[in-house]
Amino acid sequence: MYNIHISDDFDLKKIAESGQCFRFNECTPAAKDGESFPLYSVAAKDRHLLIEDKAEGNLSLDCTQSEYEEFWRDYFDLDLSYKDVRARIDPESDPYLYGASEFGKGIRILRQDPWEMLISFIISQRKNIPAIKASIEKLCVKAGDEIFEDERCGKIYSFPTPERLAALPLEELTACSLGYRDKYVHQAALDVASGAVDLEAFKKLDDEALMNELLKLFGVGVKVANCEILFGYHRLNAFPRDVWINRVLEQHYSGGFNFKAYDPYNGIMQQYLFFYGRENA
DNA sequence: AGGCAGGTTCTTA
DNA sequence: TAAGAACCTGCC
Repeated sequence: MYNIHISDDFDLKKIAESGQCFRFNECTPAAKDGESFPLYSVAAKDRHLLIEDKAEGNLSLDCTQSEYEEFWRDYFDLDLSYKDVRARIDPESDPYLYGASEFGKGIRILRQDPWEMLISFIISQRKNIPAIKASIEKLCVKAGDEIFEDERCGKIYSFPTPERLAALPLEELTACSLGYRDKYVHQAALDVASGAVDLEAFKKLDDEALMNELLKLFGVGVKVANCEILFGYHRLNAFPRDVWINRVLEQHYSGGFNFKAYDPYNGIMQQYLFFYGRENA
């Protein structure tokens, strides 16, 4: 058990619902204790963390201080002040974004694993968030290892490695409700497991080259590639355009969104716009 | 019961 | 090169 205090923007509920992560959930409170604090379960690759949100930035983590320093601090991107990034938004020149950022205050862009994000966003196409989560959970149960168990959040499995996923026959993937995306996931797993695609080496590429490499993957188009760049490679200027963002841009930015003003953090602005647009639909 | 959901690929002009 | 159709599945 390790307690921390965070003074920067940090809202677990909003992060969990922001659509960037699919194995980050609020635990259903145990029937008995009614007065306990909200509890969140976070699974990332082969790690798991329980977080008790004691309000006012006080958090209780079920890990050691060294695990926090070595992994979770970075995972939550705590070296960047999102408050400072928000301060760039001028309410006068962009009142809509300002409103969205006030509404989404507390969202952060997690530093997630490129492999897990690639598969997650390939699956995400034409699916809603509950359906994405259900498919990923089935994949983890089928090809991951049990890494944690607790009565409050159930059994938690690691995300399948490329090798384990590549070893699954197509029918096993289909059984995870992947639909027509089953062959995309299968091919991506084969590509990465074989070494034909080296996601680790992609970190050295510049944004444009990274995009080009990702677009070569079967089942990866511009939108999924941008999600991978933003969430898997943590390049905060990437700006994925999905139906929600397009709606917002059409309705509120006919004159064009001012990307220059927010460089290199346009991806964070995208998160505010997405969260705001979706919650108010 | 038909339409649609955080797109992409395949097919046609 | 650029529209339009097809695609799995689950949930209105």
